[in-house]
Amino acid sequence: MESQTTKEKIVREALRLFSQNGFDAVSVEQIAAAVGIKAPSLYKHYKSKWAIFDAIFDEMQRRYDEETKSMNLHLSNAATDRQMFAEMTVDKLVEQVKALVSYSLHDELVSRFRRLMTIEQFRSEGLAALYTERYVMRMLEYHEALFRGMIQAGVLRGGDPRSMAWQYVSPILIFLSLCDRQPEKEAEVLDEIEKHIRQFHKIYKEENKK
Amino acid sequence: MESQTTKEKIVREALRLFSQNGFDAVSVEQIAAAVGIKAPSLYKHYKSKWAIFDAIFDEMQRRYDEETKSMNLHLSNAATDRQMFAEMTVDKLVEQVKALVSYSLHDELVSRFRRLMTIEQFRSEGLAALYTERYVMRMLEYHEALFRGMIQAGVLRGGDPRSMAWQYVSPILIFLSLCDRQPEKEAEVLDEIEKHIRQFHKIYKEENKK
DNA sequence: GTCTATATCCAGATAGAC
DNA sequence: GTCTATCTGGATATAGAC
Repeated sequence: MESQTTKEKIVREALRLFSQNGFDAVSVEQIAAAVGIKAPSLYKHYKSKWAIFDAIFDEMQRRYDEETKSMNLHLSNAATDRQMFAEMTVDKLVEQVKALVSYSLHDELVSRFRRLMTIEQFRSEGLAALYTERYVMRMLEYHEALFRGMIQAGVLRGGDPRSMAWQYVSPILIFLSLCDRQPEKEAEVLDEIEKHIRQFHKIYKEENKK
Repeated sequence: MESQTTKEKIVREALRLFSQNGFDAVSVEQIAAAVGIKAPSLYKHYKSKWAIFDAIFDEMQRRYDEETKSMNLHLSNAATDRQMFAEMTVDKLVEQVKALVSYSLHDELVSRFRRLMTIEQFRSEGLAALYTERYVMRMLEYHEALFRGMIQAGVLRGGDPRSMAWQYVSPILIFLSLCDRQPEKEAEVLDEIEKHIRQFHKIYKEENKK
């Protein structure tokens, strides 16, 4: 792991600070101090405070595109491999969600950026659309495709995969936002989420068909 | 309808402005201009900008307490009147949600205050707890009690009422936050929500018991 | 690329006349 | 209760030496 350049440190520390109280509440001097330089030095790396904000978004967009690529790869592989859907048990779903939630909550950049987006989402229509795309629609559509495959594979009983995806995904999203706000509740609500997934699976698994 | 005092107008306009980009992005001069006075005059009504912020919360707390009182009244009446649970059909649920969502989205104070809370929720543990209580737990617990009553009345099949409440309530909360961000999507997502409720009811109604 | 010194601006808030 | 004039502090950003 090579060490960070000053330019990278600025983005990292700015994200950390912005994700607490938002863009306006943080001064360039605070960012510079966190990096270990004086405010004017910072302007050799970025031409304005807003340029730092933009750089955060550029960096997170790069990561997002990578993840999306591998997610699409995963699903389209699964689509040609019915066996993968057939083997998607409730334990695998629980495991998948725990991995996702754990990553989302504890990855420094991911969780801080989500908080920043939550704070700044109303500033422009572009930010609003970005939020919906990244934190709602992507997860919804991924699970819609997953459940459609599971229905076709005979693992889940028939139904509207989109409504099923809403019912499955929404509690997880609410859980994430709850932990962003109150990290001390993580264990408590994680327990509720496992119950949710098992309840969801119990309700929709093929054996319960009427 | 009596006209507003200047003091009330300040709270109202401050909430409108704060709910766009947050507390820091709004100047006292902007608030004063919206009210139709100069900034220094405003200090005859509130001793600081933060005092205006606090006044918003006091006013909304008052309304919240009133609503909670009538909600509790409603539920405890229902508890002694099994008939009310028995008559809770899917159409009544749809109607109830449409009324709630419509009110939450279009009531000026309610929707603006929710946006403000969304922006400012990370500023203190108190605000975080307030957000969770008002926008998550109250609705969850109300529906948990509702579903428990419906199960006992034989309208819904047995199951964990809390998990059921999470599955029912979360998509509605996600929908609200989506419309706060992108009001133009209201019709589109309202449609998904009705599908969600009908799907939920179909899955849980007593006749589908295996 | 970092620093000190500084320009410039605008915010929150006060004083005091009317 | 409203105004004009003003204070004071802190913010973004620049100039220019090292």
